[in-house]
Amino acid sequence: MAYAEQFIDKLRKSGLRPTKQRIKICEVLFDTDKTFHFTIKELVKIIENQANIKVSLATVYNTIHAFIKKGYLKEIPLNASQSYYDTNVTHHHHFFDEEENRLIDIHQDDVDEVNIKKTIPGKKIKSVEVIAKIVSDNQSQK
Amino acid sequence: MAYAEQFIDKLRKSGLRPTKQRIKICEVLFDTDKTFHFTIKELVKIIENQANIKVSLATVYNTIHAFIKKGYLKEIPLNASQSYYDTNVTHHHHFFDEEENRLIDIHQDDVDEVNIKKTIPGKKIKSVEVIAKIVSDNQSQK
DNA sequence: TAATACATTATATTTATTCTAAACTGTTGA
DNA sequence: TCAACAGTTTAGAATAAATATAATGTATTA
Repeated sequence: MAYAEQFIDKLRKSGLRPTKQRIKICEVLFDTDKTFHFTIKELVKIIENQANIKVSLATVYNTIHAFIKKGYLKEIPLNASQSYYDTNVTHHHHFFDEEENRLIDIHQDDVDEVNIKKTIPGKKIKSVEVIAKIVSDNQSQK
Repeated sequence: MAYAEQFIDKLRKSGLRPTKQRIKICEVLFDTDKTFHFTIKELVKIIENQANIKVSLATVYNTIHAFIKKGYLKEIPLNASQSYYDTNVTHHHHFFDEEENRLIDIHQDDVDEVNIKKTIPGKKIKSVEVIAKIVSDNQSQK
């Protein structure tokens, strides 16, 4: 099971012991070159479909939060009833399609550097996120 | 009660009848030149402190949603346990101070136009929001 | 002013998330 | 091998924001 080494490494670096359940979560999140967006509910569904092991909600939440703290995942700043997470932790932005409830990456190169001239004394900027909401562009619609 | 005319007008244009409770909500939200941010909980608290009338949560939620639909209020796209709303509906952006749970306006002029080169077929951009998270800038902190 | 349509309210419901406490597991050291 | 311990998992309870419900109340209209 040498391919699990990277997962075990990620877990250890996040301060977590490598357990069956956590490695399974890693397999779903990190075992591919492609990055993706997900909600906790979706993640649990994927795990249930793929695995013969059961993972509780509490374990999923705990693990996700540890990965976010470590920087292996990002939370996407979006008003929604549930939180969206991103396995793409590089600096980038998002379209949010409100009609289809779908997130689409915008590569950093596709947005000019966001240059904020205002500063707050004693504070520094930790992150800058752009969310562009998109809707259908039907001519027929008003 | 001539000063209430503007509130009655806003309510009617939002498709709502002007009732005591709704006018009270308007007084809190719109009876000042200054714009501000609020959560539902904060709004209810302000109303309770100012008014001798009782307004139920359901009425507050319904009224706020009608105003958002009409464009008299904006929801601020922020991951938080509760939603934040803004009486400033002009195009602008926000700092979010995670340590103090505080929103600060960034005037449109203080951010260069966000120019997104990527497009999605059949979709048009409805809104673009920038959220810059800020934290303390202590030298003592790592 | 009567009839109607819409509002308000308290309460129940829903749903995401967090908490809890008991049972479990893996590691360490004797 | 086993006891002890620290950390894990889990089901279910708790929490809290937001929404739905249904009975009662109020504004509007003709």
